[in-house]
Amino acid sequence: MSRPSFREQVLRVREDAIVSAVNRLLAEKGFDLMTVDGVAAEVGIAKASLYKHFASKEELAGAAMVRVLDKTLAEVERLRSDKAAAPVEQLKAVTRWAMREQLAGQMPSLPSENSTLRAALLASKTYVDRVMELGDRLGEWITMAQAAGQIDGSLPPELVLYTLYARACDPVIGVLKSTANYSDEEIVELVLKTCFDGLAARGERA
Amino acid sequence: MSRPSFREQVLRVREDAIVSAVNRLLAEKGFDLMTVDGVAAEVGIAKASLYKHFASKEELAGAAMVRVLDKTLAEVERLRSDKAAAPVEQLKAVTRWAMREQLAGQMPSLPSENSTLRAALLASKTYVDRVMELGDRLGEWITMAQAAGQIDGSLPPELVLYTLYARACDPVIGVLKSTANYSDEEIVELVLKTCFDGLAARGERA
DNA sequence: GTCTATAAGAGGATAGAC
DNA sequence: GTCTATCCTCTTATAGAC
Repeated sequence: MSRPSFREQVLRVREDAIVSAVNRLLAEKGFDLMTVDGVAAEVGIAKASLYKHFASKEELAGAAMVRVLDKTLAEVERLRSDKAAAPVEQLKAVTRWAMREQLAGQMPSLPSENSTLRAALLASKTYVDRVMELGDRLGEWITMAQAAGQIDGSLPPELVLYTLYARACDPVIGVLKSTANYSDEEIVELVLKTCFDGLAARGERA
Repeated sequence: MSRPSFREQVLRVREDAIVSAVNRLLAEKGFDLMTVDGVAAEVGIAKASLYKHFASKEELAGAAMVRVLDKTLAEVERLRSDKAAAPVEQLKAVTRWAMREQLAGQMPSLPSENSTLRAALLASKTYVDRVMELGDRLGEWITMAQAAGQIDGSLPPELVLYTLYARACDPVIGVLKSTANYSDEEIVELVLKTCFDGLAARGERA
């Protein structure tokens, strides 16, 4: 309850710099190709010093994921303050946000296959808590949007949730960017449109 | 033009076994986590023998990709024989096929970030040729489907193409499977529905 | 807590006998 | 072309001085 000491503040700043580097490298190369040496080099400290802050590469990734989840939850909270917005618009807004983060090279995407990483993440209470909370928040919007007839009510809510999550690491975004035919905002709107409206033409009938 | 000798046939069979193992491991772990030792072990030969057939790990992956593209092109050709089917149904059919392959652990998905792999693939004429041919075949159906008002004509055809490609490595499929709430066929139809019809409810008006 | 130096091991690729 | 044995680099992680 006492305010943090100077040393603690320095520690915080240092660790924040580390997590930022991890976040960027995770977004750029992914977990497997990211090296601890690379992180140390980007932060500008020795690798051994890194291990004084985080016990393993998996913990580094976990810290970056927690921070990204916190940022996402903050964005969700910000959107929730707009009571007038329809639930489906809230869902679109947070999806836009996630896709912009990916385009900015700020969205780490972890492989779901790597078992050691997965085990480490699931062992982290802070990580699991945030995943659950985000799922709850988005789940509320999804349920409301389905009740209001804005989201297809025949779809399992979990399918809707996972489909939205997947937009944050959609490879289509990177491919479209590499063609250099579209601005970032155009990419966001194109992918968002295919996600919510589908590829099929929307005709006159149901 | 003479028919292959016995030795050549043996070689073919051996290389086919290698590519099968690569294909499976690539689908299971991805390129980065797949090891050449693992491939050798699965085939049941020494690692050095592998290198008599393929010069590098990248070439192994390339061979697997070429084979998968060939299988896809064969499936496309099979579908083309049904002249009565609407183009959009052809696109759905080939997408279903790709998703089933993923569910069966037969769809290798390569990271787009890895530059050495990318360079090796683009240097392979057989690979590039097949990618181009598949793009042409699917592009025809996309254009026809848009002209017929079955696919949203406001979407750039390349966006439609990439969106369909992405279904072959859609992480949503794996997540849904891990929940064990749905059969493989249910997963295929759910993801196909979100892809073509979108998350939003399809109401009465355009 | 930061550093230099190094252990320990995985993994891609090759040498050389057969 | 297949094998065993080995090389060599990269990478995770730690030891130990300051």
